[in-house]
Amino acid sequence: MSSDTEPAATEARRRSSTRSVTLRDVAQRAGVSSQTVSRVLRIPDEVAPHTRARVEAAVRECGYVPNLAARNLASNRSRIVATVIPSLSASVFSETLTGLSAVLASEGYQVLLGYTDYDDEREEQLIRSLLGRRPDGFFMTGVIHREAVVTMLRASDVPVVETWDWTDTPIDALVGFSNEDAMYEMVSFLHGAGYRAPCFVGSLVHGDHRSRRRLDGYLRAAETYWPGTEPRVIDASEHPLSLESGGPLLELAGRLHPEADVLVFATDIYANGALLAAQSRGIRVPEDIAVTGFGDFELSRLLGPGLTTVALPNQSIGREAAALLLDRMRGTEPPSRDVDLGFEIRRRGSA
Amino acid sequence: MSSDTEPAATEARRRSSTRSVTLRDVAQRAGVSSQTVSRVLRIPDEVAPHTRARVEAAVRECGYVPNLAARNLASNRSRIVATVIPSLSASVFSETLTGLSAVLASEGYQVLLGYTDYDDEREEQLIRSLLGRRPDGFFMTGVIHREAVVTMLRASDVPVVETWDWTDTPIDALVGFSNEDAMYEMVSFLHGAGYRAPCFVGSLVHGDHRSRRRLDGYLRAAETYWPGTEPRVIDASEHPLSLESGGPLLELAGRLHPEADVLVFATDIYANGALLAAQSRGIRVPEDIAVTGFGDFELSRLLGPGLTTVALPNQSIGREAAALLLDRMRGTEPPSRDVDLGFEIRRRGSA
DNA sequence: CCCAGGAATGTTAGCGCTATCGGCAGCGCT
DNA sequence: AGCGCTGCCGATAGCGCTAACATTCCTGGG
Repeated sequence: MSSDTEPAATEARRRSSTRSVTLRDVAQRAGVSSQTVSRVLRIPDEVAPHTRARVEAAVRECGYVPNLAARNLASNRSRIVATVIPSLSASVFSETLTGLSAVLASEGYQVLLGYTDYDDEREEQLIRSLLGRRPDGFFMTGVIHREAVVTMLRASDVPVVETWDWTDTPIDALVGFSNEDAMYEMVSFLHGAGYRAPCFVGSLVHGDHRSRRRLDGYLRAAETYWPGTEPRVIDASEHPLSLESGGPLLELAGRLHPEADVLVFATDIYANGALLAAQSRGIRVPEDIAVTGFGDFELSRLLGPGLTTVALPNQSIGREAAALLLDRMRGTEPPSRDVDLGFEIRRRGSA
Repeated sequence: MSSDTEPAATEARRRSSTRSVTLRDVAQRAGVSSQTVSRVLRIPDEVAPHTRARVEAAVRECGYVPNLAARNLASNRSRIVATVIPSLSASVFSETLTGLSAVLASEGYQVLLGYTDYDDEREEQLIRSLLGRRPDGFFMTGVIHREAVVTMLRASDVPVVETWDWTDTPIDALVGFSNEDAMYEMVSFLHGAGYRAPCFVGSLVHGDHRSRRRLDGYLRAAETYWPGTEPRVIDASEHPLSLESGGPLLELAGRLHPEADVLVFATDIYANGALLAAQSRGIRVPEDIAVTGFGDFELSRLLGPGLTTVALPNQSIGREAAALLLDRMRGTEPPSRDVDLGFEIRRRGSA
């Protein structure tokens, strides 16, 4: 059955003794050249049916698993999409990720994940190391990056999608919405609803650039609706991004700006935390103080009065970005390189 | 400066025109052999200081990023740890993942993530595809897998750590706790606290084997404390794993087992959802019905009366598993291949 | 003053795969 | 009969890197 088609197949296998089954092993077993086995795996239509059947049997018998590192090297394509997100625990991104990988997986791409913990230094290191795998595409969270990051990505000539924000100068492609406009509209809504003393609460330093954008929107709105007055702002960057921080922040706001009638949080996490804290301390929302969030988490519509917040296209960011990347990776030009998915003010009981 | 040390460096670069900077490009620039550049990158101590400095400068000037696929192929090591988790949205695993990748990253390993959505078929496909990257280690969630999965992993000769459960026959190594014992103890606690009509609520079919183990523990406890009586069990597998399912499940339990005095949920997600639903419907917990969970999420200690639940070693599972894998990957034998991290009944207001 | 022995660097031969081209049947057409 | 053409398969030459060995140069002890 196994003729000696392949030469040099004598007693090779030097370096490591425990290397796994290779194309050649399968080829020998099937009595064909390794090239044919490779074809069966990648373009089966170009192989005669009975040869194909024999090869497929051999593959199964050997338990052959193609070595993708070798495949990458030879083909100059990795079928990897490098994905940079700030954090895993913020469950927002997990939805985006789910959308992304669902679409990509259907086309045979794998997601290689890295997180930055909202730290620009780590982002740079991360991207350097991800670049080493020669990904076919890059999914980035945010549009604000170090100069070195932009340079590296540009130089690598890899399709890049930035997401979760908006800019006029994307590295390559863009799928998101304007954090600034969203916050502006939230304040507009509050103004329309009769609130007169809003107080922004969000992380300002750190590497959380999206929170910063929301502040910008808040400040612009404050200038529009209450010109000349000092806008109320509380920096939450000392508090970890968790529900638990809601209590301390609620208290802090009460101390620094007791006159505020609505707390405008930069994220649902803090806002929901504040709702929970208010509940356990007997503070009534929205009677004593109103609260708004940003993100529309699941918890936000189930908690107490329901959180008034901004709903974001979590899932669709992932799906749209994947579609866009697929186009770019195939070399076809997508309908548009900038996709604005918008947002929606979700009005509930808390404000 | 750049002598013609390397031969065959004429006008190579055939196949693809856009290939990136290689070792050889750097070597030419620095006037050394590519081997020396490789050494500077991996074992700088073996290179003379002034050569090293020159090479490092060249690396920077070229913006060189090593091709890890090529490195893998040549060295037979990928510095990748393949990681299989059921889902991203269940935030429990994100803590484990954080612990895992923190420890691994410090040793230069990257995490390649895949999720199964609690589906055995997808787990098998996933592992096949992950195996293609020739990971140096495998992190698995759960201890129950298809025969094919066990065979593949055993054959691949890669260190494997199974987690989040317990078994006497691990594939290789094990870091976890007994879901069964944990649920048994929870019921013991409830029995001791005077409850007499518990009702288990959890997903039974699907591929969620850990939920199944918890049921086993429940049944064993029921047999111990209320022998001869039919244990109350509700299958939640029709309901998505989200807070929102808490309401419907609460209602279902009330209809099927109105006599139950405590609902024993297999996960905090359902339990917290039920707490939220009870709150909005005016059902008092624990007076009208008591509730327990499993997992001790952040929300669980902030919500209403506080959820009585089982605290699990989320983070340490990741850290311990990483440490164990590192040992195995280095070829050193870890202190023990089976690590039981235990659990803890967290008593709060809900039961 | 010579040579053993180590430090520093270079040379060679792959790792497992794919791109590319070349060869050889078998077909229909003039 | 001869021509090209298509379908199928094999041989060859790398992809960018590292392991293993070879070579060169320098040091110091006899």
